[in-house]
Amino acid sequence: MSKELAKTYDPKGLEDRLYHKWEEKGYFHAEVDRSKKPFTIVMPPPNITGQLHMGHALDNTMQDILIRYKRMQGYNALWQPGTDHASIATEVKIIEKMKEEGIDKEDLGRDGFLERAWDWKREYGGRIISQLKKLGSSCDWERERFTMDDGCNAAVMEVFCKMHEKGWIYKGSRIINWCPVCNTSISDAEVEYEEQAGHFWHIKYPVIEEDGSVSTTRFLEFATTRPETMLGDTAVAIHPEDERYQDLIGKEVLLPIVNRRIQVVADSYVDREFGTGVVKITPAHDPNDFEVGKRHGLEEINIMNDDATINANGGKFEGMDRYEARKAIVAELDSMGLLVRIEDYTHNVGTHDRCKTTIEPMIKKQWFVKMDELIKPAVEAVKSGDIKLIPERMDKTYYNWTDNIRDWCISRQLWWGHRIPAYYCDKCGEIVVAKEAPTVCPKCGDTHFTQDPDTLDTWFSSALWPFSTLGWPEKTEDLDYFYPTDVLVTGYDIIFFWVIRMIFSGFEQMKEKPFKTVLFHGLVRDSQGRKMSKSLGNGIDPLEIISEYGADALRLTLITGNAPGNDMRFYYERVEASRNFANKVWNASRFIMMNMEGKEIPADADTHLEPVDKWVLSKLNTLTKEVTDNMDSFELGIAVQKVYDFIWDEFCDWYIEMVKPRLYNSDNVDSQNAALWTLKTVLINALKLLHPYMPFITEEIFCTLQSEEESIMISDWPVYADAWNFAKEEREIEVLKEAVRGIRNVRTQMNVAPSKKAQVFVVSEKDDLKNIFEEGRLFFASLAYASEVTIQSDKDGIAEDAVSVVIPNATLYIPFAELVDIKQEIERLQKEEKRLQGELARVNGMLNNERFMSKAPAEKIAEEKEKLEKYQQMMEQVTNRLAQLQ
RNA sequence: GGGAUCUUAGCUCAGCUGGGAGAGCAUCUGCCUUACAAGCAGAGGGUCACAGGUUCGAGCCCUGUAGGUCCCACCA
Repeated sequence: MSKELAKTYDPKGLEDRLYHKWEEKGYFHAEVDRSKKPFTIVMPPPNITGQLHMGHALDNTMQDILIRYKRMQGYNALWQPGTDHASIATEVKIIEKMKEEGIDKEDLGRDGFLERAWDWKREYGGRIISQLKKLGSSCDWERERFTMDDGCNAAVMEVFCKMHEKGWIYKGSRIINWCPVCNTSISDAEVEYEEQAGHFWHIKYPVIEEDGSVSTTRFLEFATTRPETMLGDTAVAIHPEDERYQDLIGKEVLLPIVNRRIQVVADSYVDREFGTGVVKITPAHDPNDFEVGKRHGLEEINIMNDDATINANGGKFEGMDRYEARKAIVAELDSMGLLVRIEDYTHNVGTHDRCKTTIEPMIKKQWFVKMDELIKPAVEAVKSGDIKLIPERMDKTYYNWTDNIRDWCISRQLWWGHRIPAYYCDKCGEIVVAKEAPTVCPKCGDTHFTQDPDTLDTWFSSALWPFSTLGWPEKTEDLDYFYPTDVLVTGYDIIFFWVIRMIFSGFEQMKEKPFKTVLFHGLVRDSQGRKMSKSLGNGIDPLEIISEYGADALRLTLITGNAPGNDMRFYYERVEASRNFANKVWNASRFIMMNMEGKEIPADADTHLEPVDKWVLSKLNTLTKEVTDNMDSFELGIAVQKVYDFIWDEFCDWYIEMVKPRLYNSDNVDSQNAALWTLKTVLINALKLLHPYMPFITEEIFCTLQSEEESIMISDWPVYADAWNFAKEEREIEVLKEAVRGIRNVRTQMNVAPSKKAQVFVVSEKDDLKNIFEEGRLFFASLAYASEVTIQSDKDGIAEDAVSVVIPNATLYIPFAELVDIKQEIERLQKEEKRLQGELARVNGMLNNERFMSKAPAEKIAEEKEKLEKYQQMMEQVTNRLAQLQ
């Protein structure tokens, strides 16, 4: 690139060019290197059906920041990428697409369907990867993995077989969540409760008398939200200590319509206070009833088909949809006089998180993972701090889940996914679980087997992601070196789905945690705080933002002002602000390069540093330390805010303005070189600190600035240097800044045009203070719009009506040619007097408080004493000046 | 029902272990000062939800109240 930089920063073209360069140079690639410490992040694998959205953008920006930071610090940084097969999400999409072509799943058969699925993967699986690249993600693409590739598949088979052998994976008949639309079981985590307006149907069942006849006077009344399930009722329950129904325990009631006699059982599950204190029990279609049924040995009558229509057990209602049946049953009960009343009732209904269909609890034979033992080390790891969750409050959410964990239903009636390695002997039905299909039945010797048709929950394979991607179950060097990984960055919304499952899987398979820290982020919402969603159409496409404002601007926007685990709102105004900052950096760099043009900075330039140079170096030094500390504690938003403030305020608005006179004056070459050296040094270091956040612009400038360096991304992260700690100069320059601010302030108040220069007198009795102004005379004059700066010990030769500005130990006088309104000047000084009075009252209040003096730390007391002195001194000057004028 | 979290400038949000309230945007004033008008200089604006408490000192810690958001549970 030529030294001629465009006047405004234009990320177009530049970003792709730099990204290709990084990829070609292999900077993203990490190999085992025992001479370096590893730093590893595994990327949460995006779904192959996915398109980059703001959540991905935030997630990956955070990971990229951490990985770039650590890489610059000299770690062997590996960011392991890949994609997820996303069984149900993908299968649903493929079916939808097939529907458009008028084909359905069964037409194709399993193999035909899978062929299509793999085609889909090949066609769309890479899309999200190329989108991640647009963001600047420095992942090791040579290591890209897929949850259904051979290695991951081997890992899944290994875990399934091992755990089955151990007895921790079992097949059992249990009540599970069934989605009648997707036609599959789902896990508890996939059920989303939704508040719905429904009804409470109050119904009564007649009691069976001693003699076996149906009572016409005695009924048990109860209420239900799902009358249709009565077809499967096998009991009615009451609380064991409920006086109202004591005599009925063990008796029977008549289940109307079905005309089945069912018993009255006593179970403490029933809440006496709620409703009539009577509950109908449908063990086959309600998880609580299922438990009650188990306790009392009740019959389980499944009344529904997989599509939630009533089956043969429903008698005349067979074939009806569950909602049609509900209507019909209510009508019939009504006609029988058994419907007491209907009440409006809002309640929570479990729905499938994918398709929002109301789930139907059903008893089915499914595969489960036994959780009680598995979860123990996962709980312990967080309790002991072996794994740290950020923010800390996520611990509670975590325990909330682990404390109430139930066995994990892992079988899905889907085709796209890892097929369960269980084989059934065609002859005797014996189950053989093995990685390879068995040849001979161990029980009957038959040689014909049928594999279980089900596949595994998609999270089963992602739970293994931190080690399966590093080669497990093989014992690889990668695994030995990079595992456990360092940080997992993800949204708090998948803590149950994924984070916990990775943790217990890591401990079980690797005997070691999968990562040391989990850094959670929140959701990116729209400007009104709503979740971005397809149905609302309020989603903002990160790729559009990138093409309009640049990836750096997007990244900065997503990180600034955001704390871990907190949701954020996305505003175009904020992207513009970020873009403006990029432009600021660009122009400051352009200015520096213009001034370096044709000049050779001598190697010893830094031996001629002036106080301002030391001041800015010292500021940079502090910044370096703070930013590093913040990043180490994952406070990315705070860190980048500090870099932003330093670059814009201190460096651009102050330092660059301060050195301009030196740059434009070639008489003092040493001074000029010292300024150039400082400008360049500070810029380079600031760019480095900014690089993890804004990789493209920093790279472009870095490389232009010093053509021999090949990339900022492999340069060294700045470190705090004692040699750059200039406390004295920092204090001195702050004095000058305060003086400049004071003068600018009065000039604005008095409406003096900036073009109109005026003489400035600095009056002080302190030599060191006069010296500060002497040394900074050149830039002070320029910043304070002074035609001339005169430094003296007394007021000799200063016009009576000069405007004055008080700073500690000095008063500045600006005589304007025009008549100054003395009254206005007095008012201004009185205002200052009042302010100082307030300050003095506060400081004195503290220092005169005995308890403060005895209990506050000495440091704090000294600090306040220093302030007292300063304010007293300033007050004295203000009083004197007022006395003169009045 | 249990839990988490928020309530800070007009808006959106930072504010680390308690030690004089910050940013961006918006508003007002003045500037095209040869890096940048996507800019520069200045200004206004907040009893940090409310009520108590701990403390020399509270936006920050504790208790309670009100309102919002979210997660979990699911009383049928």
